Amino acid sequence: MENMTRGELAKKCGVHIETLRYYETKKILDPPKRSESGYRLYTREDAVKISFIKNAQKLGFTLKEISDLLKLRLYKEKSCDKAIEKAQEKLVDIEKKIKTLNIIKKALKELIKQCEESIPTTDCPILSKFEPSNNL
Amino acid sequence: MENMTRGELAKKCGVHIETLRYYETKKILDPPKRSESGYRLYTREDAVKISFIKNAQKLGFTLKEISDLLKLRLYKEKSCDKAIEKAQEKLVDIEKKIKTLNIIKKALKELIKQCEESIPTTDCPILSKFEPSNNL
DNA sequence: CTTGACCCTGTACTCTGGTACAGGGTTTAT
DNA sequence: ATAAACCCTGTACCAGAGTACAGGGTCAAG
Repeated sequence: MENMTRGELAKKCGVHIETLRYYETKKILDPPKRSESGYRLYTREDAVKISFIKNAQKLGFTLKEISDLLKLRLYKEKSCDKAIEKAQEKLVDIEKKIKTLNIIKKALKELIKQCEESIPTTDCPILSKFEPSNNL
Repeated sequence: MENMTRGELAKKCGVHIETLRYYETKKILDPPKRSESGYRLYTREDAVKISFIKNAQKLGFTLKEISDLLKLRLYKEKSCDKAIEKAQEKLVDIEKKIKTLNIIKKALKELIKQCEESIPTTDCPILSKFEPSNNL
């Protein structure tokens, strides 16, 4: 399975063909060697990288961060500390997002409850919640 | 505070000047009346709308959704049912996001833990976690 | 009356993660 | 030998939420 074409690699990894070229322009994948006619020839290592990318994306890493992680892969011996660091940063990040979303969730629930309890003639609490509280 | 210019409204509401023009093109704000020289003249009502937009954004609504909510504001009597509906949709949405993020969080924590416990000579579990499990 | 601060328009650019398409060249199967 | 199926490049486009900038017009203070 060495020397796959772009289409073959894309199919194998379940990504769009153009995504491979996109990753190349974004320096996430190294430019592969080419056939005489100029066709890209990908290796098993490229398939590994794409799998890596997809797995990391599932864990909430951006392509930029994944690009950094891929560079770490080259320095296996000393890379664990840095990888932990990145993972911890991402963890903080995700916890922050969860916290914000929980606040939003609570506010929405409260609003819906108020709205359901409101007397029909009253203004909709959801809409009035969004109105400014301070005098504009 | 009627007849504010674009800059005045932007400053008052804490948004970028160009954002006001952007909202106009996106039909989120109605085109304001103009001075003789063509300057946009905003009213207190516009300031209220922007506050509304910002509050709704904080609750996780997109501009498209906010645009719909703003239209609801015009039909105060019958709008509460629709507003509840929108809020409930958004609630489901946000709960889904929280669930996903919690899965990611758990996975990251697990990874970090494994990494800290690993023998220095072993490959970094974080990086190897991202490697494909199936044979590629 | 001139200078600086504001406003106008149109258009392009940002970021993120891709996707689509036109106009060619190549390879493969029949 | 020829058509389908693939590949190449450059470029443009998508969503979403804006931001920036050029080349003008206007307004207010000194």
